[in-house]
Amino acid sequence: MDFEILKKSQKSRARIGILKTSFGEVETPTLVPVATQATIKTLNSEELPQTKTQILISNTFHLHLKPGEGIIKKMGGLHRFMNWPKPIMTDSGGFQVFSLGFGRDLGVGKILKNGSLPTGKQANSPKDLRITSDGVLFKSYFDGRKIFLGPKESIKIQESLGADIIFAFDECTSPTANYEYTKKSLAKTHKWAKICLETKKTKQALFGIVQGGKYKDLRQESAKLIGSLDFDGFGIGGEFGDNKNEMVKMIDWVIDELPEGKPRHLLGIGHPEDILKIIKAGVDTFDCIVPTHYGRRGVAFVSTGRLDMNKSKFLNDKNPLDKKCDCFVCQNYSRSYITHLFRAKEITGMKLLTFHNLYFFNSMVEKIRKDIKNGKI
RNA sequence: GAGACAUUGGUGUAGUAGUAGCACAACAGUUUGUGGCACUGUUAGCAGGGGUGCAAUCCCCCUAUGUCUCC
Repeated sequence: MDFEILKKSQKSRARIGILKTSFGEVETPTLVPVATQATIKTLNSEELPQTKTQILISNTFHLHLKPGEGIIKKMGGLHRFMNWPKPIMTDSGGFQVFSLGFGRDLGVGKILKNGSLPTGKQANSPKDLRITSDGVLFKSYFDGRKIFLGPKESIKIQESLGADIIFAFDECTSPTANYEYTKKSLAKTHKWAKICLETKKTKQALFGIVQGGKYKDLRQESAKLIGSLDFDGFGIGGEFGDNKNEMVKMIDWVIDELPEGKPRHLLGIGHPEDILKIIKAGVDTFDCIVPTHYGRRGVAFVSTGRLDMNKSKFLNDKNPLDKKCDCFVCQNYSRSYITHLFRAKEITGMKLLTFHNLYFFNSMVEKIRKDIKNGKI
């Protein structure tokens, strides 16, 4: 993998660039849609380029459980397995340490809502998995089998899967973690980062991940250390504080500590209102489940905000989802029809919204790239 | 014409002489490196009339409606 920066903004840390992989090039900044189980749910690989999607991120933990990396390797690797001849990332499984651990126990996401659980609320260890200094012992959610994932295991699995860009195995900490817990966790993430670098034998690009929670000194310590290692790029992960206003501040803490010439990926962030801010903060790529996950729940993202297509009022609405959108869904289908599909629980409704949402998000980022190029951002 | 049984939110159903529960639907929210087309909350009901009881959705009578059986 090679990364070329085409232009740096004079007005912010934003930049446009090209990620070059053996499966093609990616214009940055870009959204990386989430294909956890080697699919963007409801869409097939031929439809995806029509949403302007350039690159996907799939998941080590979930593909290890099913079908198993051995199967995927035998089938020729992820690209051939899912018939996606463009770049792919794989996440390391580090997020599942949080989402299947404290996140699940406490019912929290990685950004706390104002007035919800305070820091320090979590136990020392999650209920269903054990975090040790070598890795994490998971319990499989479909057959109860014990699954051990550490830095070596994650890298070996990711080598078998064969994505272009792979991530170091980390512990994504919870927004309920206190300073002491976060500091100890960070030491593990840093130790694992070095093991990941030593383990990898392929020429896949390996990205290190900055952690440190909501604590400035830990974030900066992490960015300095991870940034000094021989990674091909960097992820910024973990929790993003007690409300969204803190998120950009936390990106600011770390971004100047990372080598400027290498790509920066923001893990798991990307509501429409976040996108411009994170790109201005210097983020090149970011993955987010929002366009696809919300789409399957009936939420359409449009130029005027969000529409809940489950609402009966849309049954009488002949308009497209978004008059300003030129995706094939907006060219051909009414809000009325899409709402009918959702209320009738027809899977085509989920497909149409997934398609539109990805097109909408990708178009938004495309516009931002243009604005950076023209010096507007 | 006679008899039996039934009637509980919009729908389908529990249940009890003392605060009527559930599911679906409706409505309103939530969802940021995706275990779970999920989660949370709200609205809304004892067919009608009379009687017995401290108290009736429940027991009794009448009416209405429905299902079944008999003539």
